[in-house]
Amino acid sequence: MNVQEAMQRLKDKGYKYTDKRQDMLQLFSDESRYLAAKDVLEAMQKEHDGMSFDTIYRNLSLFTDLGILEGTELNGEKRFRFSCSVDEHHHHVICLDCGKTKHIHHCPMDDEPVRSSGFEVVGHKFEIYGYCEECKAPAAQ
Amino acid sequence: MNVQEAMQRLKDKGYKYTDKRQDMLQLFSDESRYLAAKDVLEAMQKEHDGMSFDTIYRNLSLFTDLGILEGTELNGEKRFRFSCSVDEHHHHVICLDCGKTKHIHHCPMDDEPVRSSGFEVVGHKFEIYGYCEECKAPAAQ
DNA sequence: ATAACTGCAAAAAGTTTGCATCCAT
DNA sequence: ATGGATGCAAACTTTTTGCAGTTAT
Repeated sequence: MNVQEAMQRLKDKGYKYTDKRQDMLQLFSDESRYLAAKDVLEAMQKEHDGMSFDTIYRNLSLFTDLGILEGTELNGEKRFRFSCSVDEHHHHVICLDCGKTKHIHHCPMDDEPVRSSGFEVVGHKFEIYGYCEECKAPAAQ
Repeated sequence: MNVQEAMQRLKDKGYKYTDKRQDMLQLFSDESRYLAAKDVLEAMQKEHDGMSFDTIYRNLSLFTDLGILEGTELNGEKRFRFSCSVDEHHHHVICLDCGKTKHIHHCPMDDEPVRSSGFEVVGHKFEIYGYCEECKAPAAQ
């Protein structure tokens, strides 16, 4: 997923392509990591003066519905990143400090114990939390 | 983990063993599934009249700190169940309807891609969401 | 022109906290 | 008696929503 594709998807669905949406998409493109709503607001307010949480949340929600962003939840707050799950099934190692991710190309979902659990599986989360090499030393939790 | 063990752990640490705590522990023992704070409050108010969220939250937090309960987060709300991770490392299939769980005895954490990610790993979440056999038919999302 | 977008203000849901009182030890 | 436990009320955080005005198509 990139800004071009995202823009096209918005247009195709009849949604408008505003400056703020473009800048939000560009932000997620530049920062390929999980951002919280407040991170997005902070970054956006540098360019757009009256920028409010409402718009951030509404667009995060729209983008997620359209498959442009993918979300997760950490410590009670939702975080989003440019969608990359579409390309190939994988999971993330996520830095608890900056939200940076690395991919894990292994899916434990195919295993026998899962299939035989009797549950109708609708989703799953395989996420590993830690500190990336940059955040390891200084922050260390 | 069971009510006896939990009680002992409280005493060892100098915490008091109150009726409400006993009943909370008993609830988690009876219902071996993930409960939200509001589930606990609802159940507790049948026995204890003025029972408030404050006490529920304070005790959920204390029990978790002491390793009596383990928590997860689903749709923006925290859920807890009697701790079972201590016995042996495993993960859960969780029913999105009732919170019932089944264990998955497979840990994808040992895999090479994880070890070589360069992250200092401090935790992970491998959870599978779905509907258990009882909740499958009636609710179906 | 019109349907979507936005900011404002208010509300909502879940959780936490200060304080005075109460109770287990 | 003493320090932990509790209820009350209020605050807090994150997210959502109604409304009226604005903007992209």
